[in-house]
Amino acid sequence: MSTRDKIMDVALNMFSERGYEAVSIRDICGEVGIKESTLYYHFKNKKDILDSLIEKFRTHIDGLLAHVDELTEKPRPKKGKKADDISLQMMDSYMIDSYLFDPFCNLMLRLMMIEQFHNEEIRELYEKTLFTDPYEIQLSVFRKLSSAGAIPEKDVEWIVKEYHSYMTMLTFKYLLNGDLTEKRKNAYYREVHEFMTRRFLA
Amino acid sequence: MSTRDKIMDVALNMFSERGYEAVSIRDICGEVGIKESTLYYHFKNKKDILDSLIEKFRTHIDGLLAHVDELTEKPRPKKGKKADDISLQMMDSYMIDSYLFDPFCNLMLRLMMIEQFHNEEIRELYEKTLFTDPYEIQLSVFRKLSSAGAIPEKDVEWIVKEYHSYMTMLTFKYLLNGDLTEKRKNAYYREVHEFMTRRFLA
DNA sequence: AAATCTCTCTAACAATCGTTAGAGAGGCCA
DNA sequence: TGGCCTCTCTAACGATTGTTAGAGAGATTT
Repeated sequence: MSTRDKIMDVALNMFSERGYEAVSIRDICGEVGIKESTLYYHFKNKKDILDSLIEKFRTHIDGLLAHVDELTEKPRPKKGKKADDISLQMMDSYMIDSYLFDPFCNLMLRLMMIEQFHNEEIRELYEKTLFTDPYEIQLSVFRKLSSAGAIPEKDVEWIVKEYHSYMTMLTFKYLLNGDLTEKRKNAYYREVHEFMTRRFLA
Repeated sequence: MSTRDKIMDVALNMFSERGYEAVSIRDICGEVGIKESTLYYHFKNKKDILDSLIEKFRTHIDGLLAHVDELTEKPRPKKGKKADDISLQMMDSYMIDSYLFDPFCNLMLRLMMIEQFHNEEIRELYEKTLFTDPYEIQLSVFRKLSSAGAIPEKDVEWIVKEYHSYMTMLTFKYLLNGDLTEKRKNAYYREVHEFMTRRFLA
């Protein structure tokens, strides 16, 4: 990993735990193992590190969103049970593994959670990433499931709101709360599975 | 308002926006209009301000929880429609006005949201206040509504989870996101009302 | 071989950080 | 009146903050 990447990696870990202002240049350099002036060779100032992280995150989620579009276009092979099909389709498209569980994304969400209250740019990205985008993806997928006859059309709007609120609550409760441990990941998965079977199998 | 109270008030406003470490003693004193040494007459150090805020919040929510117990004990007068009755009872017991909309509580929730990632005491209080306590209150109220015949008993567990996730999502989306404007409050109320009528009137 | 480019270092800068010693002013009790 | 308590002030402390000038080492290009 390049020095620049190391700096961004260490900075993200520290910013997402203690907040941007609470972390000093010397904290970051100490952990990376370089002198302060070396950091200023790679970044023009402290703010530039934060901006670079945000830019990297924007690019990253743009890629994920494009991938979701592609995934939801392709019809999936039919499963034995309707509920399983819906469940898998949603899990895939929400990309839990490559989004909420992904270390870089997870830490960025924590950082945005901390910094949103005094940084309007971060606040907008935070709202888009955690509320707007997921809702639109979920709406799109449920509409396709409805077209395919898996869900009655008149129920789509309510189902997607129900689903969206449940996933959002679980995200804040398990994935943006304290350390991201295996235990919390498992609790998240268990509740998602419980919701899906209750809602679509019963 | 006493100097001590002014300090706590100003500190809470600053901490909840920029985070504890990012706010300096001089920032607080400048806003209050005192010298730094005066602050140290009222608080033994910076951490003591934070601890005092947490202590005040604990006392505050203990009072609210006691009040909820009292409220949910008393049977409410019957309304014309079942849905209205459920709606009002829930709104009352969740105490939106005196909890989520209350300036002190709202700012404390923001502060806990920021500081939870590197302060275990705050993390536990955050989880209790936003997830554990609300869920238990909601469960208790729905059980009483079920006993009174308003809801079939077998549905209680699912309904309370559905309700809880919806309220939690709305809280993060509208009340713990950017400034707490009238617009956001109204959007929150509108969505709560929409949920209640859809879920219990349809 | 000479010059240039890339990267890291030493060493320091003014500004700001949390905190403290000690003086002074006003009210209350002896 | 004299002594004490409450509250605020002036002035400073060493430590840490973000940032910079400039040198040096190694690789690449001329």
